[in-house]
Amino acid sequence: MARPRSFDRDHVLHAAERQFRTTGYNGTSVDDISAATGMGRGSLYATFDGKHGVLHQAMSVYFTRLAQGAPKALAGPDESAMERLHAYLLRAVHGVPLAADVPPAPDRAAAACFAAKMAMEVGASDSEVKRLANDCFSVLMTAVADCVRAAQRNGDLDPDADPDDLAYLLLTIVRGTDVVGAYGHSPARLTSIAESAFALLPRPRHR
Amino acid sequence: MARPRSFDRDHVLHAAERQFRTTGYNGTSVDDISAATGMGRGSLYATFDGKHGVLHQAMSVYFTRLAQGAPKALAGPDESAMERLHAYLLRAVHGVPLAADVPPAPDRAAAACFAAKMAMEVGASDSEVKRLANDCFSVLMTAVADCVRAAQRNGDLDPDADPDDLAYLLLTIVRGTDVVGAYGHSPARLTSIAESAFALLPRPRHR
DNA sequence: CCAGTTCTGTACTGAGTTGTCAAGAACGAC
DNA sequence: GTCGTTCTTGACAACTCAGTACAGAACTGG
Repeated sequence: MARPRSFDRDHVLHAAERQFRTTGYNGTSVDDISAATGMGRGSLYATFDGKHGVLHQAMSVYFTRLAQGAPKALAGPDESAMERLHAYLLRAVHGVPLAADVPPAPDRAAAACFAAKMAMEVGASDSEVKRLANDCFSVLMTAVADCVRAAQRNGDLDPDADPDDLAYLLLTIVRGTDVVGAYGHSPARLTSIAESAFALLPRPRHR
Repeated sequence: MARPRSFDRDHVLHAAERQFRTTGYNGTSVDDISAATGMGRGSLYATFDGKHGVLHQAMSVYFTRLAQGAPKALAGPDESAMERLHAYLLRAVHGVPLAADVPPAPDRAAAACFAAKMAMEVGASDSEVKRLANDCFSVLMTAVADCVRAAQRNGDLDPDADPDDLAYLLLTIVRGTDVVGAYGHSPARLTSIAESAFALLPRPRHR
């Protein structure tokens, strides 16, 4: 018995994420968010409690998307675990996160992991951002480590290697790819890096 | 026959760099820079042409420092090339750049490569920043690749591996370490990542 | 059709920011 | 000591921004 919302929450937060990605947190004003989302200032404040709130909630839905997409993309039969790891590394080149419904980024600089980018910019002064970014990292960690274990079970990776250590390293490489991509290096170069990383994964000792 | 400057240019730019590191480019006002450097607004504008100029010139001296320090830290006899690569990876954990006179960062978030951090934040909209960051990357690339070649000559690394590819990968890992560090992970964890990376470097085929 | 409730749009305020300007300070030449 | 040049300081005007307040719109139950 009241006026209904005229916007879709997730849609708005997604548009805000795009804006934050391209211009950074401190580089976007509330008016920018307003323009990007089509929401008026008043509604923004009433619904999300200002810039802080928009960022936190945008990161929260980003996390949810990751939490759904990452396991789906990296889980599967042991036989194809290596292929999935390979695909994950290559996908990082174009900055496409693991979630399916994320549109390709307009330019490479905005392609980096949203959580990582925000953590780099304001994580030091906003502990909530740091926490949310860490949650994103954890979700990916678990999915990648599980995939590594699957590859080990299938005899594609050295069973003596610590799967968690390997997963950490792989994620570090993926995050590093974001940075190198921000320098403006070509996708071909980034692909080459990803392939090198994949090639160096420890294979089982020659029987 | 005129009033002499009362400040040291490099000293000022170094203080500005520290400020940009901790609060980001868009997160620091000209007054912040003024307070951090001890220079008045007027002098800042007259000398550096505002925030843009301060950032560009601060990055420029950062580049100079890197261009001097990186070859020094990574060059040397072939016999100890592997040790130097190892040390380089471990040093990345604490975010200490290759230059000697850079003080240890106050917190890990500010420890990341200055050039990389600025490129991530404003590289998309400021091509000069992108260019300067790329120069920094190139200098490191050359130094690391040379060190890889030295290790190959000494028989510590697989001579069939492409030294440039390997150097790109190593730098990607170092940059990724910066990001993972920004999440708040412990130095122990970062050290573990660096050690894993070092352990995976391709050794020569068993003779 | 009306009343009640919730949402939306806009105008406003106070704080913070940028870039400029003019007056004064420090020095060397003469 | 005086003058000209260059640097420094502090103040100032224009602007932007975050956050708030209020009036009106949209909708539903009765």
